[in-house]
Amino acid sequence: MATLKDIARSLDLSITQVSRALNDHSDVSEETRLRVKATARAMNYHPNVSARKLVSGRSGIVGLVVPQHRNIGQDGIFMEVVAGLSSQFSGRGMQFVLHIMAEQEPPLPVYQKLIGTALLDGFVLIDPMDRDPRIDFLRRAGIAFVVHGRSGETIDYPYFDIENEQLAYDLTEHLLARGHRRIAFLNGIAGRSYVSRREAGYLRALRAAGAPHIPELHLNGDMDEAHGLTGTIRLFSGTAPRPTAIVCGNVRLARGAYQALAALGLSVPGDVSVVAHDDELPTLRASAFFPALTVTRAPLRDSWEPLADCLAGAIAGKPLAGLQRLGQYSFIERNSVAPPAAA
Amino acid sequence: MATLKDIARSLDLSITQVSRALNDHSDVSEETRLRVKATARAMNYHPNVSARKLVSGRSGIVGLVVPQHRNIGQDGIFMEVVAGLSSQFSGRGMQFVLHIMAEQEPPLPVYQKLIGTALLDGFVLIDPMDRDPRIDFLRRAGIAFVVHGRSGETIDYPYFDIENEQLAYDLTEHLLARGHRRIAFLNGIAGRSYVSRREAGYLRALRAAGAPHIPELHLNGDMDEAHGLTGTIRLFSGTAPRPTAIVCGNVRLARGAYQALAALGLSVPGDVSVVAHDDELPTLRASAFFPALTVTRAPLRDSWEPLADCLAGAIAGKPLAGLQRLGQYSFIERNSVAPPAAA
DNA sequence: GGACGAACCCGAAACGTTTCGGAAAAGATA
DNA sequence: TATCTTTTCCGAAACGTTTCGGGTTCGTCC
Repeated sequence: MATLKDIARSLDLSITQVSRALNDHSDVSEETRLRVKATARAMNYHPNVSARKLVSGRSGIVGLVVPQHRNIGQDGIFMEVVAGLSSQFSGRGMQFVLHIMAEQEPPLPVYQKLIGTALLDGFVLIDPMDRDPRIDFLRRAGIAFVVHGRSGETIDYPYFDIENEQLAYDLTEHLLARGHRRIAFLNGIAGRSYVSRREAGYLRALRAAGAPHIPELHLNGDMDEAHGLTGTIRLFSGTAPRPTAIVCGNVRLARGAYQALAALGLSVPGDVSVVAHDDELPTLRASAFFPALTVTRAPLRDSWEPLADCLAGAIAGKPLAGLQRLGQYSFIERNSVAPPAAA
Repeated sequence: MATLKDIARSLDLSITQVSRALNDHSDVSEETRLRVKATARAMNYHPNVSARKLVSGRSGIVGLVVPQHRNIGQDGIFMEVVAGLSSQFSGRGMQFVLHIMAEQEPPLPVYQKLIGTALLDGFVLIDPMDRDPRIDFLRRAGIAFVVHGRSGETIDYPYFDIENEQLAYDLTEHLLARGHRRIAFLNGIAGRSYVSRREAGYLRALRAAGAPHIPELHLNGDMDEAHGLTGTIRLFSGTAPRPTAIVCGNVRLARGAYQALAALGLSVPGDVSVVAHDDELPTLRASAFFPALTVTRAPLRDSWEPLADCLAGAIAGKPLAGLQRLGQYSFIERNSVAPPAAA
């Protein structure tokens, strides 16, 4: 391994000057800078990360901590996250460390330990809960982080998020505008921050239209096909009034709903209208539904670049203002919505 | 962050002695060792990885480099690898770094660069090709590594592998023993080391039984359901003599084969016998096939522990003999094999 | 009582980098 | 000529750890 010393010796310069040349400091002549960079490349020099971290506090390594979930990797979503973030950071010359916790391990000590070893520059936090304790913890620890989503009262940290409240409002409002009043919502697992935001948007739309809020029509659970199916069956087999439309938290839930409705002998959109939010996960396409699914669309894969940007910015000490970003979503109308059948 | 200096000061000891106490060196009294360890825990001390790496060359970080494959994460297999290795290394107090390369990026410079930054203690190599250049490269670089599989002439490196040659022999031989002569093999992508080993076992079994080798019956390709289906269709629609039995490289291929056979109006095992190797991937169970699938069984998930063991051993400088391990497989006879129908 | 060994301990150097404080040389200003 | 700037450079310290080569006690053995 070539070191600064080797370069310095071969150019008859001091180690200091070589370091400054490589890091584009001001007080090194243009000529020296070029000579240094040329020989560094020639000698195949790569700065020793440990040495750099020791003195400057920067290693260029960021981490993601996730629990070993039972269905981790069942759906391709986690892979999407890992591959997306990893390649984004690689592209910035940074390293991405994945740390998988044991199933029921409490997360805070894990972060504590990782911070203790002074290896990482920062963390990416995904799947924040309402008032997520990790956020307070990392803030207190004084280490950089970025959240995929928002959580808590005071949002004084870097994040990338989409307007979950608004998109749930839009989906619900779209149905209300066509005359639906009994609108079900197949939402995600309660406690997740984005799930609560979406619930809020759903309720706001109902309230604005003066439609009744029927608690039995709001279901929380895994966002997979199985729960879309069982949830829909439940919606139509209970004592509560049957919905005429369903808002689904993602396309997988919608797929389950379609199957359940088919099994129940109900047609889409003739008997029941269905809308969903579409993360554009690779395995399932909303446009390939029959009838094609009306959605709000915000590809998950568009998250990794801003997340990496924000974390890199936070580590570099940039001001917070530029590190809080919102992704756009679009409303795509297809063929899964019609006015409610005359009761 | 508490450092050695803090502990030393609070116990009125030298930094040296504290370091030796924590690392269980010989010349520190039992009493001191306990006192030191107690206060280290109390002060929430974690050794600074960078400092340690700088002087001792050990960071406790290992890496896995994978190309951003088009269907990465489609099947759960990659996630299985990442989660398995990550939790194994976490359990050993080590860190696991995942580095995803761009699709067509040449791998050697990536390893070069990672080695150059002197951060990692070693690598896990998966999916080795025949005569994989990465092995030579890492060997020459003098960095520790472990291979999931074996490749090349001289196997003088740590590995964990299963007897791919023998299991392909066993599967083929099982069919030959029941009278089959025209046996097809749906194998993986050519060039992969384990694919070549299995091909060798298949050919050895044919040769030993004096059965003809019909090149058209040996198919290479992706090991997924789609290729199982199209491959099987091809086997039965060409000009070559039709097989009476199929050996599948994994259960996914077998699933595709079952579907194709059903579509062709052929029954298993009445018209065609099917056997496969079963990695026990989480999504698909060989026992749930109808008829239940006869397999050689070697759960992929049993690989991560020995792989981590071997790499940790290699880093610790243990002798090679204990770092070359073979996994066992078992032969599980179910209902997918019968004698060939009288032609 | 001197030599020896065992048990326990410590100072200092080293790893490769960044950065602080200053210094030399050259040109500009007085 | 003396002083001040600007440009370009350098020595030395620091980060937190491991490890080398010692050192000091204390008891034991001749």
